Amino acid sequence: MTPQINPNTMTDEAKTAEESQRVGPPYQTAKGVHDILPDDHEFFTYIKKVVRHRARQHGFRRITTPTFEFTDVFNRSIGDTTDIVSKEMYTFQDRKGRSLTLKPEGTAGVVRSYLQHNMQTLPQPVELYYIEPHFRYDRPQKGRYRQFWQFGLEVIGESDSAIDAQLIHLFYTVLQDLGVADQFKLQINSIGCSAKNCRPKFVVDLQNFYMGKERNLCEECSYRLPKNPLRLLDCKKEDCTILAKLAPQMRNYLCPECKEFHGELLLLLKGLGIDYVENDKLVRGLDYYTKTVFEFWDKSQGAQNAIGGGGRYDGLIEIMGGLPTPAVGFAAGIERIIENMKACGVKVPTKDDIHVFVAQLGFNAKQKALLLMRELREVGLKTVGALGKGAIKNQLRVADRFKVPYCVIMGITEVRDGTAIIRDMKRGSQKIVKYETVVEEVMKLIGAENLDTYTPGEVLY
RNA sequence: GUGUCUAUGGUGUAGUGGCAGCACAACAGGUUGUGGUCCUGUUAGCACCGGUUCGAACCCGGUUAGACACCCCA
Repeated sequence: MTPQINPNTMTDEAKTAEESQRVGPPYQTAKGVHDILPDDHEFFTYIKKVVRHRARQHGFRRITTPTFEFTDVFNRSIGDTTDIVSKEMYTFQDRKGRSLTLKPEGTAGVVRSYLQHNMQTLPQPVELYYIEPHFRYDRPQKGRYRQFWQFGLEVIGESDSAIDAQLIHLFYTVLQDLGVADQFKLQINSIGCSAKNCRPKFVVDLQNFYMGKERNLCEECSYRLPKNPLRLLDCKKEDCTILAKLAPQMRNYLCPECKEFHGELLLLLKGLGIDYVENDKLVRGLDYYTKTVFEFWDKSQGAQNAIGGGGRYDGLIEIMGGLPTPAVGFAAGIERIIENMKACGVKVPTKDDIHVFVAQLGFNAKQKALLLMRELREVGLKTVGALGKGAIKNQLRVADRFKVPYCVIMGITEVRDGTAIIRDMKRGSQKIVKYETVVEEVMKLIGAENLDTYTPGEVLY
């Protein structure tokens, strides 16, 4: 029992000493990060469960890459002119001066792992999923945090458009399972491939188009122009938008292969019954994408927050030092999904509810209660007792707080008689049963299907 | 990185220059071994620093923190 200081019996000296030290909460979370409290964990647990279930159905296996990697892993893959790399990474040096970075997204680490562990020797494609926290130094706002959870799926080693379609459908299915699919609309685009007459030609023409017009661009865009001209297309500044409308369109530059690929993908999506909006302006802020890019956008907020997105990255494995290997993947923001679930009033099932409370009176009863509670838990009944509380009254008050349907009460009389009281908390009725039959009786009341059991060896989520 | 707004017990709030209130929560009681409802009590607050004023939670300046939006993304 932890010693509790009763404020009423505290001396004046103690009080003032304590007060003089108390200047608000001693510590609080750093900017942009937050505790996941038990109520929110019910959402997290549920989402993870759905993701695992759907991923397994499709043959994906889980991977966890480290929380930090050598900074180059991200610089090389994401691209050093991107917003993420140029201003949003948590980069630090370790004690030997190596540059390390907290992962701002999941794909780079997975690709690094694929290469490091020679996964090209596995049957292709390799299908991996992750559920991990990520980190970006960004100004926090609604649905945007400096540490945020993403689940993501990656398919490495297959170039068929049907893979893209299946992956998008999988994402959509997860959103359906979570009851929020209707909230989102798929935005999709193709940004071409690295073939000479495809994106490279487009990029050159785009730069030529902007040549001499730099003065009309915003500061950021004129800086981006030489290295990352694609981004100019979705700049929201008024002057940039006007120019972007007149600029060459990627769709006119797609090589025959990309054009066919994208056409197939749209057809397959239609076949799967997934609504989409073709969006020329969708470029995405990571350099490694090729061909397919997509995002799921919140319908209610117009062009606001994306709940998830991804695309094909056929060039990335080579950039990271592997053989040319096609791949496609996506990631989704768990906090943002939860926000939507709450807004839609989605209730998640919880397993935290307690079945039975054991109240006791007297040392002998307490001793017996410990044994009984062990037995109750062994058969899968979620059981709590207020072992530290003295009066029966207080114990039942605690029981009420847990909203338990049944209480087992044992006092001196019951221990002497070898009995126990089972109280129905809702009806306020109770009966005396033989101690040996308590577990059986409570099980009957709760129902076998509600027991929380675990057999060693059984696969749990 | 830019902008807007906000800051009163643990939570939600009232208080427009004159004693900081209420509700919820928490804790303790309401006499024998029975919870919820009810009653009583207790704990606990003006984010910080400075200025104006006889007097500041309130007006002014700054700091810090937070929220929201832009940007970007999840």
